Amino acid sequence: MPDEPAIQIPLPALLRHARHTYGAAMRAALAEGGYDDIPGNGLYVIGALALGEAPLSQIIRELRVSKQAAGQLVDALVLRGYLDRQVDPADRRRLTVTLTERGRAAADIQIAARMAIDAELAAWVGAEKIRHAREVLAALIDIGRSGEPGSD
Amino acid sequence: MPDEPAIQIPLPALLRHARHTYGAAMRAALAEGGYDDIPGNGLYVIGALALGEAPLSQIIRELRVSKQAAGQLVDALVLRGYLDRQVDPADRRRLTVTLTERGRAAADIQIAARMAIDAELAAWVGAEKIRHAREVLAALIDIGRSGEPGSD
DNA sequence: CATGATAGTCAATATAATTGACTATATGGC
DNA sequence: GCCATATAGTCAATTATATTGACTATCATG
Repeated sequence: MPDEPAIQIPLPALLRHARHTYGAAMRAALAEGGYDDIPGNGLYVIGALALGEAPLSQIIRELRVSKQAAGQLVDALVLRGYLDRQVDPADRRRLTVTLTERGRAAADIQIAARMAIDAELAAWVGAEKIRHAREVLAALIDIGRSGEPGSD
Repeated sequence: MPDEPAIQIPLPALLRHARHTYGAAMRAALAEGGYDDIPGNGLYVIGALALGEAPLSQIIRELRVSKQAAGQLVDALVLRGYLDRQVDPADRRRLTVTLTERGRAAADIQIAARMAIDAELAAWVGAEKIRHAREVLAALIDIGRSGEPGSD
């Protein structure tokens, strides 16, 4: 790999590879525990649901995929025992998605793997720079939102 | 009013969404110019080749996909007029991939879109924090490399 | 000049995402 | 209350992308 700091590697490429560090670590930890049947975006969904239940429609928007794709993804995760779906009694169009026990176990492993990376990272560069990085990432996300057709 | 979020959004999620800002902006700019037939990882390949030619094997390693997938991706990009392939005369197993004129034009648009985001970002958070963010991302990438089971 | 490693292809298959057409529920104007 | 419209999600078909396995060609080494 080019260890030349002379030119600046494009930020999108850095983001891509940085994200891979988390993805690979999480997948490895999950596979270790027997959770080796989680499809690509499944990590995102499980990670999001670890913070609490969510309506499918929210998952759709966060993933930025078609609702059909999100539906299929959730189908797969339900089929493999990670998620439950239940109709929201307040609005019976709406599906509320939650983690099963298996899903919770997978989420825990995933979170532990993430926190291990986080800790290693903090030891490497310090908490201050990580805060700055978070700020930069949040700004990027805002920039993306402002330039979107859905922001009206 | 300290607007610190009650919970910290996981870094991988931030990375995902931040990257999307670039991806969406680049795709929009390219589509505007008539370059609307670039497959998913094509942006990465074109962006990488904008810095100079590269052997296919390097693209394979950087993308972290199977060589077949990378081959198909390059196939598609050659077919659509973005890339040229030529056999390396020094090592005739090796394919050197370069941008065509159309590919160069697309790369220029893509880079302009990236730099527009970069500029907006810098105006928003300042150069200092961006340097810190780059440092953090580089550290994450290193962590990923060190935790890898050999280089495939 | 045999052996093994590297670079890439071909064919088949699997996985994932999209589009288009549809059902069911809810909301707001009148 | 009732109709029009919007929202939430499904079903089916297709396209796009990636993977695995088996193979060819070239190169490097002893």
